[in-house]
Amino acid sequence: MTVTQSAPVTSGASTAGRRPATARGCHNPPPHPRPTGRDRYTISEVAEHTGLSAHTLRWYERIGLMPHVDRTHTGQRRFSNRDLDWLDLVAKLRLTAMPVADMVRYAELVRAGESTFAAREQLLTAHREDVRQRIAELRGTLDVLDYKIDIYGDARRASERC
Amino acid sequence: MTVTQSAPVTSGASTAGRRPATARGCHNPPPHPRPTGRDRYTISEVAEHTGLSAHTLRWYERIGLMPHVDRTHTGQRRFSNRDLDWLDLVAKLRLTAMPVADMVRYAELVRAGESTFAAREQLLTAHREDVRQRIAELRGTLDVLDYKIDIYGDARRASERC
DNA sequence: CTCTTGCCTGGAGTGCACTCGAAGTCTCTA
DNA sequence: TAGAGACTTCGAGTGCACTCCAGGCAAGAG
Repeated sequence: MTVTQSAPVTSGASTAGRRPATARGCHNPPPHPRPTGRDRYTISEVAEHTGLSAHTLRWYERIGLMPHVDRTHTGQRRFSNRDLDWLDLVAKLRLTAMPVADMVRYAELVRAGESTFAAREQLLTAHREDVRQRIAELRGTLDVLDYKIDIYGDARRASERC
Repeated sequence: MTVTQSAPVTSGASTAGRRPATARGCHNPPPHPRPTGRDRYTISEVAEHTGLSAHTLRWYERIGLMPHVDRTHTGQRRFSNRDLDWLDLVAKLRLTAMPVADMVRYAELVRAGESTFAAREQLLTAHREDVRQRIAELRGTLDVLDYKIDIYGDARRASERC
């Protein structure tokens, strides 16, 4: 299993969003205070760190969305910093509603080594186009929302006046 | 009890899956060449017009996402231009991955009359915030994609040179 | 040694947003 | 008047992305 890790995701901020139970508050806590000097994390540590459940992390591995995670001699998972980097990328892609199947495809390409650079580039480029278009759509909807909110606001203010 | 995930993810995928005909091309054709001078459309006309299936249109009505659609004396639906307007709005909101339940709530408010203006404004304002945040997230991901695509592009060009 | 905690697996269940099927009715054209 | 095709309802099925459960193993605390 070669080390052909995908390009590193060093841009280390703002993975925080969208977790179910926690972090419904307004302030953004530090996204991932990854303890320095460590390289082996239990599944629950990773769960806490990423906001994914342990179930989901196992499921990711099962469907091929995670590279092989290291194990202890008793079979427990020990995630590396590299694994966390990968999960950060997955989180980003998930935010863009990339289908899991596509992410799995990308993961396969990464596992397959350097010969797939072109294919990976192509996959990401196509997805980037999708994201751009999505942003445009969202902007369009924003206009509609602005318009309607204005109308309701006007009506409310008018009724407050009389 | 299902507010667990704020779910930007799922419906985006299904949205991408459907909508094959429209908006997949590069130019935006006039969104709905609604024939002028008419105000009664069969379900299949509306299906064609909106890109939704007839099944979905009936389902919308069943769950309260459509106002009462007019019927012929034999019980067949005849959609009005007003209905089409409503469906256009629903389509916009759907693009933003607003949960159907929220849209139904909005539809109920609309049905309830003018007394709900404030509530509607509030609902839309909250959703607008969501959309803005989503756009920001997408931008963040776009940066990551740019970064990675650059790396792959560099690698490819380098290997082409030697 | 027992208890608790954390982790393991495979498989079943959940929620959402459709999507389809069956069986029957109605409308339109020839 | 016959046949094609569009429409009706209700209920079941589908695909996705988790989410949970049962049953079991391993290690540390008391």
